[in-house]
Amino acid sequence: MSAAAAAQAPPTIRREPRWQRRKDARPSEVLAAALAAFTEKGFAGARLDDIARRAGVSKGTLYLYFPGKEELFKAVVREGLVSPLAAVREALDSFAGSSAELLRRFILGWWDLVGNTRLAGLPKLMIAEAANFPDIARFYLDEVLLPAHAITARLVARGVDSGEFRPVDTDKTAILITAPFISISAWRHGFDHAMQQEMPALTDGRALLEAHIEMLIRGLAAEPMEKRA
Amino acid sequence: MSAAAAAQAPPTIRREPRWQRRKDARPSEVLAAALAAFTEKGFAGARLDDIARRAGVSKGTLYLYFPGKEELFKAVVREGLVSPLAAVREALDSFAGSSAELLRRFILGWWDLVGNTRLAGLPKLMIAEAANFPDIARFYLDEVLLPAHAITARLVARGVDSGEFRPVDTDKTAILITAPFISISAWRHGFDHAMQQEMPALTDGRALLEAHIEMLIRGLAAEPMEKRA
Amino acid sequence: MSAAAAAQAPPTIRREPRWQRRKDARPSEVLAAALAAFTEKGFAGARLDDIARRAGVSKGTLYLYFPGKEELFKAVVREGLVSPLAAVREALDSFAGSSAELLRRFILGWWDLVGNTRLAGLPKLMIAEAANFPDIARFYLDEVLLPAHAITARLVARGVDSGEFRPVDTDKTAILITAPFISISAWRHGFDHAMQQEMPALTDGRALLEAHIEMLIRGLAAEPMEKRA
Amino acid sequence: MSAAAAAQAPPTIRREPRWQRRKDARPSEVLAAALAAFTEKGFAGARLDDIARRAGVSKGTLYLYFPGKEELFKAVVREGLVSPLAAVREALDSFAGSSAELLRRFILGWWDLVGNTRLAGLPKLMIAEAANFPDIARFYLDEVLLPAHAITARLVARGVDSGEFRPVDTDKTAILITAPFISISAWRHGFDHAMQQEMPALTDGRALLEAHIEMLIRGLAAEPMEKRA
DNA sequence: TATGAATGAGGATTCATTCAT
DNA sequence: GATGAATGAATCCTCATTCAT
Repeated sequence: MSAAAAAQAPPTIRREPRWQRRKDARPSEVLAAALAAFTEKGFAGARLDDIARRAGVSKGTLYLYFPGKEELFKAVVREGLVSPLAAVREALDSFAGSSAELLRRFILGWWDLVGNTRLAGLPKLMIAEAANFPDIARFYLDEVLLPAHAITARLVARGVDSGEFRPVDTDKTAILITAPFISISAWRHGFDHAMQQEMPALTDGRALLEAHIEMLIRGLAAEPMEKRA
Repeated sequence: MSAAAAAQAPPTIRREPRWQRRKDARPSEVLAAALAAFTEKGFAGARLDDIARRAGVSKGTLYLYFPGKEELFKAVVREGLVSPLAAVREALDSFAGSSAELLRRFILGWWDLVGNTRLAGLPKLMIAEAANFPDIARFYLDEVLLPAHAITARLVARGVDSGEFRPVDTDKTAILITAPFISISAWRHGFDHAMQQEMPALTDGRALLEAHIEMLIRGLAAEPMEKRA
Repeated sequence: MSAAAAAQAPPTIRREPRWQRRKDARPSEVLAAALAAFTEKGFAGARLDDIARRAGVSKGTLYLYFPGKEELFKAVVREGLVSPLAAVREALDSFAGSSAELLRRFILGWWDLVGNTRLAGLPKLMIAEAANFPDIARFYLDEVLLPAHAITARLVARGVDSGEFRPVDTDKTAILITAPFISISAWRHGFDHAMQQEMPALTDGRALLEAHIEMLIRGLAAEPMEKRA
Repeated sequence: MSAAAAAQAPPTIRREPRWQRRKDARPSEVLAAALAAFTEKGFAGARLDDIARRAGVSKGTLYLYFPGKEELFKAVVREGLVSPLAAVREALDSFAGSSAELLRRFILGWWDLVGNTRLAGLPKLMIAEAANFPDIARFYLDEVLLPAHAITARLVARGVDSGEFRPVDTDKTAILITAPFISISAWRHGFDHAMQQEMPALTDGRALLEAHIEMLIRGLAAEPMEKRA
């Protein structure tokens, strides 16, 4: 029938207006919708139906862009983590002030760029699904975790080398520095509303991080060492 | 009662031998299986079928012990975290030494009781599923998170009151104290194998926590205050 | 433990007190419980668990008395229909008054003996399940429906023969006489509460039957015939 | 239609041909299958699997059309009884003849539209399941029973007002008028085959209803009143 | 004889995936 | 390329039935 119609038909003008940029624009809308859905509901909980609706496309269209739910998930993580990491690294390398001040900027920078953003949902997502998606976990580890860790460790080493910080294990310290990032990311997604009233300390992420900075600077200070040691 | 009756009786029909442990032992096998399944697959991903098979019982039997999946999960949390928490609280209350030592015991105690255990998968689980299951999130918040936070905050207050710690915000500090617990729990489940080689600092949880303790004690020390303030 | 207790114990007296009459008494309790459950919930909706609890026995015991749910159901219907039919038949046969009065007694008698009783649940039950239980339907038809119909038809015939009623088809008339019995039985079980307010006419079964009698007597009256015909 | 359109049109992309009937035709096949299954097996006993197979669709497709079993059932009732009811109401309102004739048409109309149809299984169904599904019972009461009763009562009131019927209670009379509907619906489903031979009077529903009409008209006639009263 | 813990088949429902248009 | 109707495998849960004690 449609074959017949097509046969008799002069070349119809297919409604392209929207199409030209489809290949680029649509997938990115889908990815945005998927990021939202996955961070809100988790991998299993997110329904392709919802993602399609949010992205303004049909469910079938999803399969034009991605082979399936898993691949879509991986794409979301990959895409979402074209991270500000590089920028951060450069900013840190060119900084000339004290290491304490650098530490402060680093931590508050994370807050402004990630922690206080929708992006903070990604760590939660990775924590939740890493075991189920070894290859994406691998990717996340290589592209995000390890680089971020390296930057932080370098920051610590800088302070130690300059004598500003006491001699600490850079790896362990780096982990301790970023630990609250994870707590904050994790709790703020899922417990947010419930916690508003009952654990207000956690809701104000920035103030919490200020306290964290204070603790770190005191904990890392080189001078008191003489007295204690 | 029936035992007494049985005592005077001719050829008794006893049917308790097996029941006595059924009510206790079998459910605990189910709980163990459920803990494993939930931490491996997440709440939604864990299949009751699997849990039953792992526990060596039939699917229907699960429903003899627990009204449903959610209650089973709650039972796992209760058994795994709520009970230990009470024990911890008592141990802390009766401690007579310095607050620094108390802090050390608290942190390392967590490691021994939870962090180094399968139980460490539960926080990860909650992070992942809290948004999807508000009931469970509420339960976890009320039964685990808030009590644990209260204990930690009390510990901080103890140190501040005795003059051993500088005057800090107890809530924020409590959160900073437990932040690495969450990081450790989160990363060790899902990134474990991948991290073995590349971030060894995190794999040795106990050593990491020792560094954490060191940082905290320095960060909380009262004396340097005089100089700074 | 209990094994040890048993070991030391002299021969216990087994609690027989209730047992001697079990074979008779218990099944009847089960039947009563089952009647209630089936009429309330229907065959599929009634749970053996409930029936056992109501009867004060264990679920397993049910299987000592009846081979299964179906057989229990059949037994309930059979048992419940050791009906007052025979008594009714005799009462009608020995009645000496007018057929109109006899009709009145018959209808109101049904109300007192069945319609206003738990027994009224059985017709509903049969209506619901007759298709699923052909053999019990057969039994119900033979033991209840047909005999009841015969009695009613005989009553009509008596009136026609005496000239008190106009010459009607006794079978059809008998059915019309008993039709409201079924309506009442059916509606009062399941719509009772909902109807209390909105269809009060049906709730007062006796008043409704009085109106029915009035209609029947007028509809069957022999005299007006001459004028109309 | 779409063929014609296609003929004159430049090669349109039509995708209605199939949709047009999908939304209407497919669900109606499902409704037919569901009516059959429900009346045969009861609400609880009907399996969605069967309904789907009978309708020639997959189980999942059922959920495209109806949110679940209960809604499917309600749709069956709506389609089968609610719509016809409206038609009946209109027909009665515009009738100009005698109330006796109107009564006759009403009763025989029920026979043609419902009683002699598969639809007659629905009342039986409701009787059976009302107690288990209060939602559905409520729905049936509101959408079918009460409206049908109101129509019947209005019909009686019409006759009383015109002086054609004696002054009777319209509610009770309405119930008596419809009582045989229920008997017939109930018995014909489940006892049908058994009754063929032994209670032929009931099998010929139309003849039975003729007798019912005769009884009603005599029972309601106004004239004889003078003599009796 | 009586028990009730254990079983597992069966059914409603969800949702990722496919495919005709 | 885009659609969304259709599919059916997968999963939670129920409950009649069994059986060791």
